Amino acid sequence: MGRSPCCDENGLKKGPWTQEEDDKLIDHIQKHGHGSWRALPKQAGLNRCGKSCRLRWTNYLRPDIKRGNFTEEEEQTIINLHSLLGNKWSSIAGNLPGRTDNEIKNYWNTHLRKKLLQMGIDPVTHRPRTDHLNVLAALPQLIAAANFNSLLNLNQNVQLDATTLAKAQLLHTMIQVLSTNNNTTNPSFSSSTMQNSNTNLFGQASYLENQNLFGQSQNFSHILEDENLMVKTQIIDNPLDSFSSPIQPGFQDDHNSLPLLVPASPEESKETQRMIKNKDIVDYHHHDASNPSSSNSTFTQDHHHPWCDTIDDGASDSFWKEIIE
DNA sequence: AAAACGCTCAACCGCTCTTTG
DNA sequence: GCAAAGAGCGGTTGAGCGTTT
Repeated sequence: MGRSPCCDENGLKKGPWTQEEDDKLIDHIQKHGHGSWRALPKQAGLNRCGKSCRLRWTNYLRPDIKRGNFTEEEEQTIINLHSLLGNKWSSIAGNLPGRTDNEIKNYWNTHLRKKLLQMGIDPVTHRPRTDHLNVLAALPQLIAAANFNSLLNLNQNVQLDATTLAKAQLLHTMIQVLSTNNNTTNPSFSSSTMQNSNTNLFGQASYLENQNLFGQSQNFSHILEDENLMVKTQIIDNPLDSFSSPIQPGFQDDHNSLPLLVPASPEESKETQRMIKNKDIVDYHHHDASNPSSSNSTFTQDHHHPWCDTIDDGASDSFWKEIIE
């Protein structure tokens, strides 16, 4: 089905709504409800197309519209939901009472997107930007993530997995750096670059905190169910795993990559949904299970990765001392 | 003072999805 | 199963306003 013909009709007014038009629309909807939007303009005495009336009502005139600045909590919710759902503005709006999809979309494009960019986070993937960061940029994040262990009072398995993952990623990062940048003249190790890294890193660390990733009280399970993202539901139920999304330093393209915990980008979410629809989610979960470096395998408590064995023994603080030294 | 520039957000466009006959 | 109508969605536009030069 193509475009609705109502907007093609000539002679219908476009552009900003006048107070008189608003009053007519409000009055009519209050008395009769909106019924058929197409029929409404005529009944209400408006020289507008039904679509325009619907938009005006849903985005501006509806009595339950909440106007004014977004709160911190709302911002967090938008960012979190956007990392899960992508540009599904209506789905995001559904979880912010009184806010419209249009308003959220505008707020994202004008404020939140820039905010994330300034923090060194790619607003599309919700991962650290790799275009201007060297590989060491991820280290303090990983350390910070692992150190959250002490802040958590969650079940032991969860702690172990998250800490293990962070350590594994750090270890992997170090190995990568050492193997690919062992030339000390490499700009990646120049003092100036390190300084730049620190600047960006702090921004990224604060992103982690802002995301409430480790104390996330918001439960998005219902949204994910709505979106048929059952795999992610499992992940989100374990708030620790959430950190995998924003801090994945983009190593998954590498043949040595550690497994991703969840599809971190909207594109990957789509792929997950596609797999669910195609009933091959089991394959997704166990994708190339024999190969721990498989970039598509999900990391859950049910799966044991051989590479974990190499670092499980390093759960003590001495592990970090050794690494950092 | 005014031109240029940048930002915000209401509104529109064109597409897809859902419902109906 | 098909086509048409209706509704909804995400992307884009442009007027209005504030700030900078």
